Amino acid sequence: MARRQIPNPTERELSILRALWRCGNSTVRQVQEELNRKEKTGYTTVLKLLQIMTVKGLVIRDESSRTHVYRPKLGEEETQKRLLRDLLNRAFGGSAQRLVMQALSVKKVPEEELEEIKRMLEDMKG
Amino acid sequence: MARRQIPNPTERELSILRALWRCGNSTVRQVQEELNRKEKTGYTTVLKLLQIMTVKGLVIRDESSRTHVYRPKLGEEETQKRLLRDLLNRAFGGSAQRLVMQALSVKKVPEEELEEIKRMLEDMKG
DNA sequence: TGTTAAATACGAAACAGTTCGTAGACAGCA
DNA sequence: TGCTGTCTACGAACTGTTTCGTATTTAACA
Repeated sequence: MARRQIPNPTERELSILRALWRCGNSTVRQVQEELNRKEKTGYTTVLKLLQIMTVKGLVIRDESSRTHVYRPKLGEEETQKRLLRDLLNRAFGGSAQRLVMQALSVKKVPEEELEEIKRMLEDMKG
Repeated sequence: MARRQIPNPTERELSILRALWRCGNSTVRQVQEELNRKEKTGYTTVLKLLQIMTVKGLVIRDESSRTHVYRPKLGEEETQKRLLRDLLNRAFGGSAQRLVMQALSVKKVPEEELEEIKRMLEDMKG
């Protein structure tokens, strides 16, 4: 079923998407093996999830060979932005400034990365 | 029931917490009226949610008068940080830099706020 | 061609989140 | 005291997520 609006991925769906972004387009078995590095998940569980994700439009299924190959519909960055936008509205009243400042205080960011962020801020002024 | 670990709030729970942060400690009715500014929610729905949140340790209930008064267990900033930490791990592989840079590109941030972020970056170098 | 290994499809169970109806408690007042 | 309005408690329905067992399909090969 085609869908105008792609919903945000759930917890498990996101972990599958991350496997696909990391490893590239994959079969059910490849995804399962990748997930199993962190946490055991049954084969048919992964299959079912991917079937649901196909219906939701989160992934696209290539059925040209018997063993289907899945690829993410959206890229990692686009998905990250959607999740951020969602959190921004749900928890920060839409203030990106507050979100950014909290994020910076949550985890130590290496010096060099701080510089990169600063450069980005400079660019945005232009 | 006491709980060592306070779970992250769900969607609806977060909207209730936001009402409490905004309006201060409140009764069920007060929370309901605040929520109804945006979206109709039945009285007993809000009551049930607050009861569940009490068990989870998300709010603390003052039962000294017949009409109970609820207050958030954690402050807004602490909760925001927890949600950010969670998203950081689930979607950004722990890279705060990537999260911050995506956040900045998601929404236009006013000039003055960009300056404030820059000042924070400067401070962090010290 | 018949067997086997591996794949997909499907249904159902278990669980969590959300919503609301109904019942019962209680304070205030006629 | 008995009525009324407001409160809390509780159970149940409904939805969505996650998991997995079982059935079915199919390609390959002995």
